[in-house]
Amino acid sequence: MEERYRPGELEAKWQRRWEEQGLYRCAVDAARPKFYCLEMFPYPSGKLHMGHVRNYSIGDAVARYHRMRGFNVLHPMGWDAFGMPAENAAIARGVHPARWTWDNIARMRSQLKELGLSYDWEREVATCHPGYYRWTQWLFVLLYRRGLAYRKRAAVNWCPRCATVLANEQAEGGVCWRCGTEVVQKELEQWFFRITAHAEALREDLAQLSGWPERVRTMQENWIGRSEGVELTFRVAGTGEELAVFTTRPDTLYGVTFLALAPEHPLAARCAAADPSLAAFLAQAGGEGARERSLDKRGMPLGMRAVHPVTGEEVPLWVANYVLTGYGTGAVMGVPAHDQRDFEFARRYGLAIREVIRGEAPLGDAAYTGPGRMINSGSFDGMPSEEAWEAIADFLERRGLGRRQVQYRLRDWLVSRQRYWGVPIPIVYCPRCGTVPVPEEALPVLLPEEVRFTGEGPSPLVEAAGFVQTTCPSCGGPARRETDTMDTFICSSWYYFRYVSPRDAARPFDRDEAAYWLPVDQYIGGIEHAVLHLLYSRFITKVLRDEGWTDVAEPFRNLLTQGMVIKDGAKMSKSKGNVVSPEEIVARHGADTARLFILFAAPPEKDLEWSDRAVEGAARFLQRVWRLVQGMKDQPSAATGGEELLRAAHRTVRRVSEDVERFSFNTAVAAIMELVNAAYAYREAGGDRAPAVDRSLELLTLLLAPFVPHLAEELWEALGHEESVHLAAWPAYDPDLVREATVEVAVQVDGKLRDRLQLPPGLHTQEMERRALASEKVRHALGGKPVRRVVAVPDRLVNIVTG
RNA sequence: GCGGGCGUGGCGGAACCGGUAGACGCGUGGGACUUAGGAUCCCAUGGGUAUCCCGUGAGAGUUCGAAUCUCUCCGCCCGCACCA
Repeated sequence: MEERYRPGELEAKWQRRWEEQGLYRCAVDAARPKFYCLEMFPYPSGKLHMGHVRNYSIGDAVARYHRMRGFNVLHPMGWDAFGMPAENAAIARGVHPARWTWDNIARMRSQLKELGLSYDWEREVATCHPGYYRWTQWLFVLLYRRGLAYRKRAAVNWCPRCATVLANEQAEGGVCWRCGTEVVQKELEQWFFRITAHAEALREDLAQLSGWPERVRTMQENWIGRSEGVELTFRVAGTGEELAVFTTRPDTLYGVTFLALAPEHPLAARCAAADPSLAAFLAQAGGEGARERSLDKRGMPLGMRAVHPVTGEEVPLWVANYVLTGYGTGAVMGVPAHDQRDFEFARRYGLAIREVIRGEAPLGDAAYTGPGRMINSGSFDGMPSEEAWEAIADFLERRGLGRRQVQYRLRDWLVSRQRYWGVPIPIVYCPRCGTVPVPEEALPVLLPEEVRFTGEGPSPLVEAAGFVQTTCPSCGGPARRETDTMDTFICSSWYYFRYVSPRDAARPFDRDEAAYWLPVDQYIGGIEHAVLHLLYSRFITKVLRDEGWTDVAEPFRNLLTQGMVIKDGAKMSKSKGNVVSPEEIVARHGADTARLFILFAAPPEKDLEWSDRAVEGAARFLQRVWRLVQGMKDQPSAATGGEELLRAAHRTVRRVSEDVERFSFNTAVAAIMELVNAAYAYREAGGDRAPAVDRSLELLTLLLAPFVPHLAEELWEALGHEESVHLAAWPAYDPDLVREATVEVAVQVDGKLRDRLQLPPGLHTQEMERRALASEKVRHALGGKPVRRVVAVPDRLVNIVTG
């Protein structure tokens, strides 16, 4: 017998063998059901953290379980390898981003391999590899040809710290998603993806995603932000110029006392030409970040008036910092009585407030936004406001003054970045032909390696003359390359397709392979991508579907969002100094212990509190399992005995199977611990080795396989098996063996527990009642009181209710 | 402010459909083995004025029966926050 469980040697041994045997390689097999198990690929920062370990331990348990269940499992891993940290390292330390990134990948790959995760490493992809980004460029050109990639000048989010623009999703709450710096608005010409073209489908298809957490679906729904309203036209008094506004409250039309324009509105700019103080206001308000703007509502009159389309009344035109450009028409009706923002603005500047919907009480010290009865609204007076909504919309449409419209909060995806370490946008500007996409056969547009990193001025690509100067793919004349690179979220928006045929040099991915493997059956990652990566991926999938590359409308059928790893009440982070390094834990206790602890300590979707003590407990448990199996396997075997233990093992098979199906790994592990305790109790009571005991130990080992793959493999071998435990079938339980000989039935008197009876299962309720009433303790508790009623739940309890 | 989630022993957490609250682990106490042990094994471990009573943030309600359902309140966490 092997003396002691030594995870270090044992884990290295099995990792080597698995790799030699190609145990986790997979290929299309139409005869077997497939299971695509995917965890969000990491950014190669160079160091694995506990969040990764958690993410990948969960994914590996899911993958291994399904493999044993007979599924053909695709379980790949790769690198989201473009992005700013590499470039910052180049600036700070003079290391080339490519070198830095590839070194980090090498380091993290070996850290991942030490965890013994069942990846098909032959499918590894890195988004910074030309063999990958060539197809990211192809994707860009595809979108361009479909009219979904376009360039426009617009007010965009600019992060001064990162020195680049950001998409809306990446500037939530007015701060940069990466560094937390407050973003400012800048007017720049940039590339966009027309994600809004799919706004309705992205919203509607959320309903199909029953395998996603409600929370994530709600976040996406809010982000897309569909609203129904009316776009109507006012005319500027005197000039007759048209001014469109969008409102979701046509029922408040008669309450308009002013119109408010965004600072970026063209009409405001024109007025400013003759008004320096207005110009100053616009310049200031326009540059404000979202956070500053939210501080208070400010504005200026434009000195013009607009004509109310229905009443003919003239109302003043204002510019207001709370009106957003880029949503609706950038101009709104000011209805102070029924919109809180307009109310505050009107109060501040002394504008009229006209009540047109009467709720329970007359207008008080705030806007009334609820329903009510129409007043001060001409022929609509007296109508319920919900009815008036439709009536006024109809009226405006009939008179040609407005049209019903659906608006989305979602904006187009700003995809260009003024950075070096990213995918070059495959576009050439030709003085004769204009904007020309690089043809597919000329891809990839390689990212030049010989560039200078100063950390100042524009992106190094701008100064790379050999890169910028090119010839036009269309006319052959001299032309200039686009020097912006792509948002790295484009790289990660299609990687799950690339895994199906990662080395295909002729196409982004093989359609047949994709038809077999997609969609991803289980996707696992952090909640932080609820509206970023997960929304972009859904969009790109729809584009590929429209282009005929796939039939799936949604890439991720089921989504599990795992919680954070916490220590001392805070997320593990360098700045907090509460980081526990996975490398250290693996070196001290082994990967199996680390994985077991992580799965056992908390349900996957909840935050996990790190505890060194509990890690030791996990290590102790594995030692205990080791001693149990190693200590029994060579004993002489009796002919019979251990039948109760085998029954317990079958019950454990049932529990673990059910728990794993619902991702309740912590209770699955607890059930296995109980089985081990039962085995110890059996041995303590003098039980010998016997066929039933051997089978129990086998079942135990099979149940452990998804969680602690190395130890399970070693024990499986010790139990005399030649083929890997990971190729074994997940055990089925025998229904006869899991049936209990007796069940414990609780007996209550007036809802209070008074006795517990051991009864044969399946007893009739009358018989249960009879036996409950016969109980000494029950009679004592009743104390002669009359029984009014008896409630009996088969195999569970009897409740005796007294008068 | 709006939307969502969560409050269970000293700690992490169980209790899946309204049916025996506290599985499993950590910690703690005790015992065994031992030259010794921080190794290992076993036992105990919600609280109390203990044949009984109280206990799932607080209070009410529904029910034979509530951690679980409903309402009010308190606390914590997350998301959104001028989208007209």
